[in-house]
Amino acid sequence: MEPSEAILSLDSGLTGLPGYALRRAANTMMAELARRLAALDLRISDSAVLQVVGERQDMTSSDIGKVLDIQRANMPALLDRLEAAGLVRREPIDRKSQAIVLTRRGIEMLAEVRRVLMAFEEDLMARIPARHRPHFLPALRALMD
Amino acid sequence: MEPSEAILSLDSGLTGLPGYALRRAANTMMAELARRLAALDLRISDSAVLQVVGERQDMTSSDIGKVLDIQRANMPALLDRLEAAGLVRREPIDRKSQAIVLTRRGIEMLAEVRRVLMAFEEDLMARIPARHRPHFLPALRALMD
DNA sequence: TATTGTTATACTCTATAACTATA
DNA sequence: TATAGTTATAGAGTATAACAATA
Repeated sequence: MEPSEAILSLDSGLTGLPGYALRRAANTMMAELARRLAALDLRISDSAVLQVVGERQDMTSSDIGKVLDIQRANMPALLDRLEAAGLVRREPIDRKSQAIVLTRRGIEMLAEVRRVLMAFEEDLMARIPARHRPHFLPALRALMD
Repeated sequence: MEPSEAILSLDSGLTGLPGYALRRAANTMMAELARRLAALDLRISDSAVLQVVGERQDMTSSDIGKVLDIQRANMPALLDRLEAAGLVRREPIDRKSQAIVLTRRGIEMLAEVRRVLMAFEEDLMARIPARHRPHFLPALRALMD
């Protein structure tokens, strides 16, 4: 059989479609972020929760879900793991609601997360040619809900 | 308890991060695309395979995976479903490889898929303010490997 | 020796329905 | 009556390891 070089263009009409490119770009970059966060034994969604809880210590599980666009029903498992890792604590507000607060280890971890996140965001933007850079975030924000 | 209005900003520092916005935008738009393709009883990955096979009828399963960045190991299940739906057929090339080709129903379905895809891509771009639009695809392509 | 197709398996994220208890 | 937290469950995409057969 022939050598595989140049037989396959590795490109396709799909690459010219913004929607398809959006999916591929997100997959590529999220795989990279996941790799970096794995060093902290965290998932991407974990890091998002930590960031949000770090900003506002009085948020309930439902609140966090609304901010991050995570279904209420998917929060318990997420929080259970963060709690098991000693990063957050559930504190009763009343007999119905509970605030999610960072533990001391959670605060320390958040500092690490921020370092990883900021480095990641910088590296991401660095890959985009300068002239396109200022337009990227505004375009994305127009698409997310 | 207080009314929930205005207590929760629904925004957060995360929204200012391109990486996070990329994830959210992709999730939002892919959910929308999935909804539209469900009308054809297809998944997003199905539609991508049909598009690629429609461009090049001599591709093997491995080739398709390379073009679409899908692991070789994930192709059989995908192709099994497309074959079960009567959309593609596996045709032996030699005793090791097989070409994935569209059936007549596959060709018809691809026409439908293209209509859905094009409408989706148009609607996506329409959501982005005009001045940011020309920069979107180039930025994404810089991120996808 | 490298590649093809495949099986098995697991992880992450997301989604829906439904239940209990409380505001 | 609406909301908070939860459980159970499922779907979709992705990933790795391993194997047999063939190029």
